[in-house]
Amino acid sequence: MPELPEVEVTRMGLTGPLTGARIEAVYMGKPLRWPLQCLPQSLVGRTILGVRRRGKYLLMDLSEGLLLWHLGMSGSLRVWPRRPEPGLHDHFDLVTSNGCLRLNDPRRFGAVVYAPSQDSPQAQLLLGHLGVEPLEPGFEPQTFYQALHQRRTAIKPLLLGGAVVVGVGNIYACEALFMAGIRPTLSAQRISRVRAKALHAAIQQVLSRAIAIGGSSLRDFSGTEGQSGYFQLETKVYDREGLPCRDCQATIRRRVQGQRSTFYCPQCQRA
DNA sequence: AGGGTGACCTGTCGGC
DNA sequence: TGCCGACAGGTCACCC
Repeated sequence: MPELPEVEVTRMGLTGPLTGARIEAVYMGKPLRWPLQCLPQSLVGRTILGVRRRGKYLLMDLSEGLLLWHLGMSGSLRVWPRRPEPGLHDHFDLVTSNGCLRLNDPRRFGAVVYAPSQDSPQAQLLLGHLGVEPLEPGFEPQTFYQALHQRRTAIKPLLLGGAVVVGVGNIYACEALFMAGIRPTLSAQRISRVRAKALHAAIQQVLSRAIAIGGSSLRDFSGTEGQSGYFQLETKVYDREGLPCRDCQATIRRRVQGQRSTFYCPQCQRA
């Protein structure tokens, strides 16, 4: 599921209820992608100071240390007034003085990791190599163009990699490339200054729009109150193989790049 | 160093 | 009805 917009929607939903809350208990189910890196009991008594986001990670600052949350492919976080009976795919509960935060994740690619600080090796292992935030001032057209210009890889897998810009996953990479009129297989270094600028704008536009309407709910994702997102209703190419392009009526195609499906319009994306 | 591949895990869907 | 393969929003460790 969760690309930047879904993680950001989740972050916004957690900030109100959890800021200032005190951790009262921790329950862990089946193992997630990485070990917690601390004794669950040691978190009890700490206060949640706030929730930030870095790429697709949620950073929960505690009165001592922080928790890094990742939703993997199928995770979602929800706040319950009281802790419900755990279901089959509920793998982590943080019971606080202001509700129970529960991670539901059928595929268990998600993770909750404790780190003593953001600069610690535990945190840097996960965050250290990440590219710039697409919705912050550090993401600007000129440096984006330069970064693309020195990579030979196809643009689509490069966007997914997160080394240049973070948070753009499979849905939004396909959509942004459509908006910019760029063929997903085009080598990054062959993208012109003008097209790079268009792609830069498209990435910001598609992510902002998705956040505004609650993200994409394909299979598993829902917000912190269980609500659905609506971006999947307005995708131009993602998951639309064989359907007519909404702009030109040409048939949307699917191909595989780096073992991931890429959707594109052969007519609109010629650059 | 960059770029490609396999692995992790579970559920769902389409075809035979 | 049942089985089997393909595929799903991510990312890391490993090869050349």
